[in-house]
Amino acid sequence: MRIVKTAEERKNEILDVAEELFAQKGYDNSSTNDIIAKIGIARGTLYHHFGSKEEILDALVDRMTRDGINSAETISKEKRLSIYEKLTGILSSLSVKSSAGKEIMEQMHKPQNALLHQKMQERLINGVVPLIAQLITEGNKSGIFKTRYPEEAAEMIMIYGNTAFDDNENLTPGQKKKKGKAFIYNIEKMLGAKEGSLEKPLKQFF
Amino acid sequence: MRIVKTAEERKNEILDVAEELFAQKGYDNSSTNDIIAKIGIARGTLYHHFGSKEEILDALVDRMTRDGINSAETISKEKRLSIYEKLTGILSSLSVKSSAGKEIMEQMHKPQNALLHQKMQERLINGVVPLIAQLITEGNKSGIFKTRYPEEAAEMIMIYGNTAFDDNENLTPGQKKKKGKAFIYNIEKMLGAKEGSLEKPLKQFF
DNA sequence: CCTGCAACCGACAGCTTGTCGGTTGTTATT
DNA sequence: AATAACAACCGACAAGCTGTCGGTTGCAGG
Repeated sequence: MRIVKTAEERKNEILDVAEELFAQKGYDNSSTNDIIAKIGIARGTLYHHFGSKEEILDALVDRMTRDGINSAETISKEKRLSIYEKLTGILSSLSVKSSAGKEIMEQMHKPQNALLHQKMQERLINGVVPLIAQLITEGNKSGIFKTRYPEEAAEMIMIYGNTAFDDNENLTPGQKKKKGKAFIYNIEKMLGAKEGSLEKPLKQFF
Repeated sequence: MRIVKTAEERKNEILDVAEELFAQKGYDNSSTNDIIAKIGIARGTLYHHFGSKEEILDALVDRMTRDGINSAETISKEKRLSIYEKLTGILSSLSVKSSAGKEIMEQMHKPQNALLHQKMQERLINGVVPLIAQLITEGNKSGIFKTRYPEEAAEMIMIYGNTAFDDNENLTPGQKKKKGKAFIYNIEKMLGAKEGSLEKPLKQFF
């Protein structure tokens, strides 16, 4: 007797297994056969729920980035937080992105995952850059920042942050720490913030 | 009678065709069959010269980035250029990267080319970041820049520059110009350079 | 009860990459 | 000029991949 589930249940089941496999072997090296074998469903079932392998990836990227983007949105709305705290809060919420898929982050930069990386980056940029840009604009008005290009500064922060903190496996803890400090320092300078103004609130999150 | 060529000739021939195909259809959508059909060689011949499809990509990325990296090196050695001129010169030499493969740049951000993009980025970063970092350190010493993290600033400049100026197809000329200006402005601020100090020398190159 | 539909199945077509034993042209050596 | 050795070349083939499609089965509503 075959097992029937609701579309949503089945979709999530597929995404769960896909996430696990992609984390282990990478996107390119995981086949749709691997997925259906692990779940115990037929080819037709998989393609009943998703139109293609890439569509599975898209849905997975969506699910993986949703948390990060949501918490970034929540943080940016918190009225009792200062702009400094909001900005550093958003950045650190992204660096811990996908608590479930920590493993997947560790091989994000590998060739088999180039597409996954690109899609995640695009998604995060679209979701978070506007929030950061908004924060910078506010900071400009209140006088704690001073830059003529909030939007582009936000983009630069996001793109660099997302690419640079991906593949930190081969770095010593000391190097990691330096890289993080440099990041904050560079943001401060780019935004025309007072030196150290972002470093302090960041410590809340570590 | 079959045609025999030297290994180098044949390799270049393969890379030429690969470049053309990747530019038209993307890396993922181009098969090794497409390549050999277009040249008129057998499967075995292709695999005699390259161990895998990815190896072809690697060689192509190498060839495509070589010019940009070389000219960046040349510029950074030019004694009669100021640090400002060297820095802006390197940046603009990269933005015109691969004059032959302009077409390929236009679809670099598409999903089928994620791997190509990642590999080019990695190559450019490894080749150019040290040069920029060196320049920034020099500028620090001579007093025109002021930053505690030359290496990381260089990395940020490269990564953002490379990602942000890839897919500018859907931007109006006005938007493009603004983005470029913002880039220079943000660099100035991050490096602690005088406002406008980089904008002027940049105009030489346009 | 029965009917319609969503979930499910699995064989199959048509691709793909990479392998391998054998062939042919070239170049160095005698 | 004959020949030996080697690099370049060939193409059939294995193994695996994605996506399709006609048919089946369980469930929910009438």
